[in-house]
Amino acid sequence: MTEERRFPDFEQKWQKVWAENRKPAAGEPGRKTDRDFYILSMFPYPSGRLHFGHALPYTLTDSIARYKRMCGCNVLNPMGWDAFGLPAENAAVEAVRRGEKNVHPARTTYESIEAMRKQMHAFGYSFDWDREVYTCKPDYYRWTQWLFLKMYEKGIAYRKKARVNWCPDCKTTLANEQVETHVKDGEEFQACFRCGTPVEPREIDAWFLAITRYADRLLRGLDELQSTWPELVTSQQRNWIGRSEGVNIDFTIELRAGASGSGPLKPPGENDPNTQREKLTVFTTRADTTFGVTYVAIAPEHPLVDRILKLVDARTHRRIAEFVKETLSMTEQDRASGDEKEGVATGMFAVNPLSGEKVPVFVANYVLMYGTGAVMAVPAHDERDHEFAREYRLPMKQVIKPAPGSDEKADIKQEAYTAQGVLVDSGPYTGLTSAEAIARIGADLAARGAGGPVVNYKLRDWGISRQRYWGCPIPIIHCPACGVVPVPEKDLPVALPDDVDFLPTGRSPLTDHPAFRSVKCPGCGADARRDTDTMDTFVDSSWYFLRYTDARNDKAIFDPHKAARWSPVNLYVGGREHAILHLIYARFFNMFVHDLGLTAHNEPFARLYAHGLIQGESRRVVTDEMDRYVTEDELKKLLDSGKVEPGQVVRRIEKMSKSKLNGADPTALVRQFGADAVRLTILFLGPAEADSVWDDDGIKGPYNFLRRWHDLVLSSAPLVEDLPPMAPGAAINAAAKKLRHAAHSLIEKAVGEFEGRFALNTVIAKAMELVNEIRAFIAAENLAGPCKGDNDPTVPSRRALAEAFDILARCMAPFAPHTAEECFHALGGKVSVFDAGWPKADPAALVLDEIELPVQVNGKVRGTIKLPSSADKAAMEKLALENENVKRFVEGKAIQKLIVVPGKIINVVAR
RNA sequence: GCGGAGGUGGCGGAACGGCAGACGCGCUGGACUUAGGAUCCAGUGGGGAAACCCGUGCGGGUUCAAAUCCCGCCCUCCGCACCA
Repeated sequence: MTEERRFPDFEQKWQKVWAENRKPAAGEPGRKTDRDFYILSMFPYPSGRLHFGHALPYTLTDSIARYKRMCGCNVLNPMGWDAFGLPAENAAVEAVRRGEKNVHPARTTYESIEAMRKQMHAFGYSFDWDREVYTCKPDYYRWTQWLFLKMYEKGIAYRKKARVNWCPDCKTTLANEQVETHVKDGEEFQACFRCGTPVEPREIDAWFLAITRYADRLLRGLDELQSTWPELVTSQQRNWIGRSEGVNIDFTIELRAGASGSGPLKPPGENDPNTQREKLTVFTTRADTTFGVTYVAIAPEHPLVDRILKLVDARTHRRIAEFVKETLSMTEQDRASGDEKEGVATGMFAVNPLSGEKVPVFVANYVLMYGTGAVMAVPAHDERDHEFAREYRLPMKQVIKPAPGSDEKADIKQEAYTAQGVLVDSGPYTGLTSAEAIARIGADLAARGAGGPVVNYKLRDWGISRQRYWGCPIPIIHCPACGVVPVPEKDLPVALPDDVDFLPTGRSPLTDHPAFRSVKCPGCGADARRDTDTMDTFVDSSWYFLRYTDARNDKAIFDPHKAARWSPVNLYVGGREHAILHLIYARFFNMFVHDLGLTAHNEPFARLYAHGLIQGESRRVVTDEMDRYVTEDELKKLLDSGKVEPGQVVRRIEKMSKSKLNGADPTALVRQFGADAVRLTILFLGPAEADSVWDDDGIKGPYNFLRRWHDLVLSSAPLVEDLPPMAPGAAINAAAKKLRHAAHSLIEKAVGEFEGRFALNTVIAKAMELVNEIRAFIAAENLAGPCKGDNDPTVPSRRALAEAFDILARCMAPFAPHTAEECFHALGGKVSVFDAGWPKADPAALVLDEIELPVQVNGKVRGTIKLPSSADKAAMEKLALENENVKRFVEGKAIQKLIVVPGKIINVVAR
């Protein structure tokens, strides 16, 4: 779309005026009221370029924030930068490798921030820049470190050697949440969420945050959010936390020297002098199947494996050791996605505490270090055990049969019967239902001290150590004498040094910075070393919403009274990709801060709005010579030249990305069409929670609308200048009433959406209708030239027109702030449209004098009738039955029923 | 397999028990123009000359009335997935 006119040319003018007159949110300490509104969009990583992934949420929140301010609310709508992180470091690494000088992640980061802030200004976003935070600045990360120390104090932050996911490309570890399942050539593998490289397991000393201690609270908190957070997010979090209720059962394992896993599995005789008895606890959700146990399987990581290895014969030792080594060379997730269930018999036996039976113990790859890392295997009633038992020809024993009256069949030779039912062959529990048996067995075991009911979670503790440079240093000192020593609070922040060789080696870059690394132990004064890992950047972003409430505080993380003024965030807007990661971490941090007594709320975000993705159409050309993505222009050339047939082009809707050449640049569009047109287009695309596809032509509608509105204002301004008051008793005509109706319904519609589900596309549509109405009205009323004084008969119409323009400008101000301001002033506005306040709908204007009603005969519309909106039922019925077409369809039939829904419809039921 | 979202004109989408397709794009015709890829006006779900008929993934049901509610399927997208 080309455009010769320079429209609009007033956006920068208003941006300047607003910048000078901006009133910041009043964040003084005090109690939060209904008029205080904290709206927040997830802060961006400073990539240097504002894309649609930013423009959509920021446009949405800016519109809502502007609306709320016009309603008289005290609105907090801050912006900041999630500024630590690998992309900047990786870019710097690349630049160094290219031979560039003066390269530093800090530099790229700050340059990116400058560029993006400029782009945000061009959009007219009204953020509270005086509260801007950068997670990479010491005045911010000082408090990230402070939180870490508090967590250390409370035992939430702890250090352990653990098998972690390692990304060989990023050369750092990843949290469980940061590992994704990818598929390539039909093979599933676990990959880094950032770069897609397959991850490897690594044994490493690392810091963990005990988020699992909050598992139950995180889960229960979701109930509170049920109606204000998308189901999509709460259900994913529930799933991720993965609470399961079950029973721990203590088997007794008989550890026997010289045991062999080869040959037939025969339990040792009684009173074997070489036997040590030990507890082997298994976790099960199906305690009702305990009499069906035919073997016990333990995870390769299980602590007993080492004990067993020391006892078994040489051959068994070799087999187990090899098997464990091989299994552990895979990540846990890769092991899970492998289709073969494998295991090795240990030659040891375990005693079932309920049945007294002795069953063999296996090490098996399908058993995870979850629960107790050991399971009782019931092939008859568990698919996995069934598969394993079939593979290794282990016995199966049915102990559950379908409940009486159920038409299910249980053929355990074919497949496991996993449904609940009634117990058989289960000693004293025979005849009980599964549910009864689970409860009874749990209670009995607890009474005997051999286990009992427990709750397990899938959620794991959060590993936060990262072996990279551009992150928040961990405020810990390792002293040869004192061990792990926290940095004293007064020494915070532990500053990240600038002069670091950050080329990745697999070792933390800070390790090779002697001045940083060497330190005296704060406890004993001995030579010690700092922890040289940095924190996962998700730590930085887990509490920034609290810092905004008191962003310039250099004495404390924030003033609890100021936080109380704003917390919780009324509306948090962000992408669905954060459904688990950021949103569970942030909830966890908020709960922790709450426990420190610093905030009143358990949950940080009262309402969550998950916006969709703006995608682009990609064009991929696949021929014998090439297989790659092309731009639209390039494609056109290829097609015109005949080098490519239309059949060789694959068009797909995909997430916008550089490599797919399907991204549109919102800032370029702002330059071409103006910020308001782009803002409107983004919101007009559809409801913001849905994914949508960007099409450059889509800007035409909103752009034309803005231009037509503005043109109309300029050409009509004389019509509504200096209007005298309405003469007493003067009435407005039907057309003017219709216009008022359109204008006041726009107010109603906008309020409904801003206070409801944010389907702002329908508000914009309504505004477009109003512009169309205004145009039609001016034409129909023959209004021309200025008003001719008090006795001009067109005064009522002119007043209605002026009112419509006024309402239009004020209702559109949140969406298209520049155009609204310009139009408002062109029509004589003396203050900013944003100070004019939100218009109030006149209930009288919302009622039409005359309405049209459809009349149905047997559910099909056969005519419409016009009648005064005040008409009573009897009048409606009369008119309906007098309608010629209705008569035609009723003729010869008896009217059985007459349904009259006032204001909606009339249905004549005739047979 | 489990969980979530969705399926409406040529397209984006409205309507969440009451005239299906608001609004916009595109398209068709017209006006103005040296010109139109600008602007304005009119039309635009399909079929039919019309009266009308048919239409919201498919099949049932409830109702005077169903895109909307209920039951049973199909398809698409997203997330999780050996968690015992």
